[in-house]
Amino acid sequence: MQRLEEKYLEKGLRMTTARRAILQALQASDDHPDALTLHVRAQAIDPTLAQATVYRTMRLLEEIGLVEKHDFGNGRARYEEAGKDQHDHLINLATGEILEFHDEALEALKVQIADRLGFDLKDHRVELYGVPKVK
Amino acid sequence: MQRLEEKYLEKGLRMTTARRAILQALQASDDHPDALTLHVRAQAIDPTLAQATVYRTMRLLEEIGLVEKHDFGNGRARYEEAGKDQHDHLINLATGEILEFHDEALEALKVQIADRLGFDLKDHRVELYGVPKVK
DNA sequence: TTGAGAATGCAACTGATTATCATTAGCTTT
DNA sequence: AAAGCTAATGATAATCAGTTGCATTCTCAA
Repeated sequence: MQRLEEKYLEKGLRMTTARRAILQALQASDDHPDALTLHVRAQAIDPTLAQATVYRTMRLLEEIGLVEKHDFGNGRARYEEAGKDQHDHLINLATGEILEFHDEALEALKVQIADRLGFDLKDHRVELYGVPKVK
Repeated sequence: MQRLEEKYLEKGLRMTTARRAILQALQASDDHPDALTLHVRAQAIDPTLAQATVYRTMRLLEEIGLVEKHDFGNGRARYEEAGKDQHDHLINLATGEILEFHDEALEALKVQIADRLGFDLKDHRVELYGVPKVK
């Protein structure tokens, strides 16, 4: 329930009204909101919250590893809580909706390919863009 | 040698000094230049070339399918000649260098995963970020 | 060679994100 | 609980990649 807020406190950082509102808004989101969307949602909790603070806080949260930042190519960065599970994304081109999926074979293949090229895999990005099958 | 320029002409579009310079600069590039880099390179051929024209032309070239636009997450779009071969990218985090690789199993897996989720794969992005193995 | 329409250069303008800075608010110490 | 130090905030200006408006220049077909 309060997982995110607890994790945040464990980092020993100052808890403020603004950050609590953002963390709560983020926790309540099951999609991949961008900074502006998050601003709107968090303002429902703290109406005085400024955009600049959202941007600053998201950067902080990313730095301390609490959130993951994605760029699905629409110009705006999108966020999601980090470490919930390991997954990649499939973007529905017809609706813009983002689906998460996990595939063991794919995970293994990524590591294997990087290794073959002489690299230790540090990060990766797999995004599939598709349209619903008509069948 | 003139492949790109020829392909461009086949599209029946107007050939101008600016576009010729950009196409030549692109052809001579074996990396993944961004618009600003391309501007510098093309200015060596046409010193009066403006940035706006590079942006406009890259958009055009992408639309007609002559170049592929990538976003490796540094804020600037990067370009490469399209259709040379099918490949994905591995970014060397230590140097920023971009390697290209091709893996049949990976290609097949992408299609398979999208299919399993009920989608026809239209596009995809696989980027591996790694550091050289010390071994 | 000429003229219509497309392309260009320049500069102003976006839209997302970051920096500045004066003010406010957490947290620690008394 | 009050005080003080410092980090965080809000408001706004600045930045950065990319786009657009517009007057001028250039392509290319007739």
